[in-house]
Amino acid sequence: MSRDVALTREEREARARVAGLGIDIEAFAAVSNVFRVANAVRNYMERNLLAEYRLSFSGFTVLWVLWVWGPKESNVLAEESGISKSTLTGVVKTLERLGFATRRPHAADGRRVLVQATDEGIAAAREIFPRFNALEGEITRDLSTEEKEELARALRVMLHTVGA
Amino acid sequence: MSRDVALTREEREARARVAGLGIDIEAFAAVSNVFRVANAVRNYMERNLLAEYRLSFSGFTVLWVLWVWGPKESNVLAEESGISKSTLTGVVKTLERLGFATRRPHAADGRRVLVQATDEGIAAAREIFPRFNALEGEITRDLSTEEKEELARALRVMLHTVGA
DNA sequence: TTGAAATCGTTCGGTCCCTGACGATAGGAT
DNA sequence: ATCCTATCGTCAGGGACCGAACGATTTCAA
Repeated sequence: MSRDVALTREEREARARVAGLGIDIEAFAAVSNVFRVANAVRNYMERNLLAEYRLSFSGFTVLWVLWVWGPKESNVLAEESGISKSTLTGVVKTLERLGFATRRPHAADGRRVLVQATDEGIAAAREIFPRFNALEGEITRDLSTEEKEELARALRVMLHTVGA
Repeated sequence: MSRDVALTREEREARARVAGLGIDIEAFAAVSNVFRVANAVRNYMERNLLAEYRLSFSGFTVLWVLWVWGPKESNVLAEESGISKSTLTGVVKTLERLGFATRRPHAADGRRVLVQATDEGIAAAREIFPRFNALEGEITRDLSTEEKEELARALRVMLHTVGA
């Protein structure tokens, strides 16, 4: 079942160096490749799609959350976007500058702020997301449907283990 | 074979919202989970291990490269570490401040700089890496050896496709 | 009712990270 | 010998990113 895919040069060399140190090679390979792919794909998306809209990866993530779930308290928005509250403050500022989002005080609770996508923000998200997904398709084109599902499933297991 | 792992709440809700938009769900699930895991694990490592040495994730990556491959030109070091040349300048500065690395002019070429781990840097790397690997093992403990290999293989295929 | 504790979003200080521009050095061509 | 071009590492500028500290507001208990 397992098709033959060569280790990357980095992997081959790294393995040679840590041989005999009692290292868990399978865990090492799995985790380090997650980082490699995340990095590569993030850069790929920013360069080939997001730059066109002057959006960072995080900016797009936040906009996507806003589009899909509607207005959100900063609190929750940060959590859903996988960044800290303080980072979100900056990202939302950028989104405001781009005209993609606005801030609105909470009606009942003076401490809270509701962040909301503008019409332009919605339009941008609606335009970007299918293109983003098309690139996701390209990036995974050499994996079968079943392999993609297995990949997602394995990652979900790790997510569960690490408690995220 | 495929054990039952529930979709995350985010995944369930997101799918509901994009249903009927002609979205490639498998590619979406695979790629977005790569980001989720990378983020979660990065934070996990920084908090539970790297902070103890005042190292960022990138700082550790660079130190690891230096440990495994020996002195490197900035050029190559940046490439191997997955960051840009200019970012490397900053990271190496931090490493120098921590006493983990030094800069040395190239004997023959006045433009080049050789970056090298100090003895303390080597000692730190030697101490950190097995602990790092142990955490990698914990994070993937609910995956069988075969599943870890399949995961790494699928990621390698993506890496190849995206040309990294 | 009023004071203490919890919670909210922001700010601050520091690092990371990128692109683009730069000065310095190297190497090839005439 | 001297340009022209390529390549090197660094800096500047701007955004992303975090934890900690902060003021404002709310909530709860006495």
